[in-house]
Amino acid sequence: MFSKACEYGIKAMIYIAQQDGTRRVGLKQIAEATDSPVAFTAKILQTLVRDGVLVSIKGPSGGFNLSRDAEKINLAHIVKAIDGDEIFIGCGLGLEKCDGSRPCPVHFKFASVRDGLSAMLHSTTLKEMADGLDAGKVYLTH
Amino acid sequence: MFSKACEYGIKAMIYIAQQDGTRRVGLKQIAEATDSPVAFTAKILQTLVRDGVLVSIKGPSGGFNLSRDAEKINLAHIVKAIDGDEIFIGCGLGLEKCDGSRPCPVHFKFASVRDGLSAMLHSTTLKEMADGLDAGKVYLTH
DNA sequence: ATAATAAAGGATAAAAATATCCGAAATAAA
DNA sequence: TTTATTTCGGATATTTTTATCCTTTATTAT
Ligand code: FES
Ligand code: FES
Repeated sequence: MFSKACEYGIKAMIYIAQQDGTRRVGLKQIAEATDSPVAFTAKILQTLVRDGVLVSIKGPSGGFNLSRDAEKINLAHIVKAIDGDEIFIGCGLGLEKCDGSRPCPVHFKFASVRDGLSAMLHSTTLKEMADGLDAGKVYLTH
Repeated sequence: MFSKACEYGIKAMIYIAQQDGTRRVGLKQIAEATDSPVAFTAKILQTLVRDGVLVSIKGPSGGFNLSRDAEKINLAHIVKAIDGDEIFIGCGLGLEKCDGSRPCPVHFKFASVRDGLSAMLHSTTLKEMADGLDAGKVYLTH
C-alpha cells in the first residue's frame, strides 16, 4: 500500500507529534521509537524538512519538530510528500492516468475505494494519532 | 497499490475472460491487448497456471484459457496469487502483523478502508470485467 | 517421422527501492 | 575559540522488482 519510506515517515511524524511541541527530538530517538533504520529514516526526514512540514536544527540539542500544530498536519500531506500522489489519483490497473471518460475495467469499483482511502488520509491528523499513543491505546512497534 | 506484475496479471485475466471460453489465447496476443511486456507477462501467466486458475496448452494453436467460468473467478484470487495477502491483512504502517489487540495508530481507520478494498476484490468477478469490455464501456489500455 | 509452433523454465540484466557510510556544515556548550 | 554534537548531502551497497533472453519441452500439423 505505502512504501517502506512512507511507513517510516508516518511513524516518525506521529512520534514527533507526540513529544511536546517545544522539545526537539533527535534522529536516533525517532528511529528507535519507530523501529526504523536510522540512516534511512534520516533521508526521509530530510525529505519532509525540504517539504516544509518538518523543521530541523543542527548541533547539540538539535533535532526535529513539526513546522505547525499537529492538528494542522494530516496523513495525506505526509504520504504525498514521500510517495507522491499516485495512490490518490492513479489507476488501479496502472493505466497512464485514471480517466473516467476512458475507464479501465476496475475503475468504478476501484475509484470509490481509492477515494475513501484519500478521504481518510486527508481527515486524519497527527494530533489524533499522537493522542492515541498518549492514551496508550495504540502502538508504534510490534 | 498493486505491483506491476499484479496489474499485468489482472488485465491479462480479464482479456482472456473476454475471449470465448473455448478459444485459446496466445501470449503475444494477450501482451499486445494489455499493453504489457511479453516476457514478463509470460512469467506472470506461469504463476497463475501453477496456481490453478489458468490453464495452458503448448504447441501450435496452444495458448491459455481460464480453468473455470469467468463468473467463478474474482479479482482477490488473482491478486493473492501474484502479490500475496499483505494487501488484505497487512498493517498500514508495516507492523509485523495487523493486530486489533495491539493496534498501530492508523489501525481503526485503515483497517476499514483495507477491508473495503478486500470486499470489493472478492465480490468482483472476471465476468463483470469482461462484460464491460464487451460492451465497450471500459478499456484495457490508455 | 519431421518441422513448426507455443509455453515452461533457467539464467541474466536493468531499474527501482531500501539501506548504509562518511565527510561537510551548522550550532551549541565548554 | 575550541570541541562536541547533530543534521545534511553525496556516494555507495544491497535487495527487490521489473524485464529480457535463450534453451528445453510439449504438441500440432504436414
Ligand atoms: S481508469 Fe483505472 S481506476 Fe480509473
Ligand atoms: S495494526 Fe496497523 S493497520 Fe492494524
